[in-house]
Amino acid sequence: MNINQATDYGFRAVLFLAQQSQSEVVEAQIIAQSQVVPMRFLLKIMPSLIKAGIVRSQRGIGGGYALARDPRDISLLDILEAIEGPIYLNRCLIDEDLCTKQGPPDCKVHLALADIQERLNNDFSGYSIADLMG
Amino acid sequence: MNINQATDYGFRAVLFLAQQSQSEVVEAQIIAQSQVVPMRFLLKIMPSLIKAGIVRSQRGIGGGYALARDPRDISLLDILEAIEGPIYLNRCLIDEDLCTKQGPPDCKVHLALADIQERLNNDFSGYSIADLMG
DNA sequence: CAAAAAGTATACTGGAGCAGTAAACAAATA
DNA sequence: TATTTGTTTACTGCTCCAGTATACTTTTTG
Repeated sequence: MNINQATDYGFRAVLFLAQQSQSEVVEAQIIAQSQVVPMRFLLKIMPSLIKAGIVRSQRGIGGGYALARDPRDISLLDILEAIEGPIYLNRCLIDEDLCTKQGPPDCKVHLALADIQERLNNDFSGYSIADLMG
Repeated sequence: MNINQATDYGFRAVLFLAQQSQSEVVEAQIIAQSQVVPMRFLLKIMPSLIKAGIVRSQRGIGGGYALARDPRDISLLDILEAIEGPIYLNRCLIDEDLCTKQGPPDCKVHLALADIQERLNNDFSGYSIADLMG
């Protein structure tokens, strides 16, 4: 029951970009060194953030990464989902056929887990990158 | 980001025991068949629930399992922790030395994750087995 | 006391995901 | 055109997951 390391690195990388002067691209190496993230590993994570529209990139000399939108519009859930996909507390919440009780309303466990999962999603989406910049 | 299958089976097994007549032991095979849990797998899970004081067992002919305490005093968190250990959203919440920022108050990511983790724990402990019996 | 019926403990297995590394590739700039 | 940057794909060692197998202990019953 945890986030994976890539997601943690993603949080820190995006927060770091948010703290740079607006729309200035920062080299991967600068991000990696300042956040103590293995450079190669960071490079593998960034494309997921780009596809999600959270970060933009620039290639070639003087290239790097910058935020693609306002830090107030980037939640921790956005980053988490970009990197490790949506939260599913239990496989029966992905595919109801996997529920031995054929899902709600009979399966009370299913209902409880669905509720907890929704709260968890709300908790992650309740934090924006801007909230962490103070 | 999910509970493991053993924990899900644990939820269902304990709920099933709670629905039996009080303090009557039920064979593992009955539990396994009714909850569609592989018998051998269930047998491996049960000792964790016993060590946590949630379930008691009886060996020999006519043996089986029964609840060890009131369903109102068994939360989903109790079962989850018995089977897969405590929830740690991130490794930096286990050992602050693993936080690249040496933990709070400097590391805002750390603080946010600690808050979300606490809410998640509360959400799981907010459901008792009795709540699921209705 | 012996046999059978339960649960207990330990170890194994195939598969998947995690964390990180490596190498070839593509684009942008000087 | 050479260099610098990011992109893509594949690989590796490791751990955990889900489930299975085997040998063992306890308890009851005949």
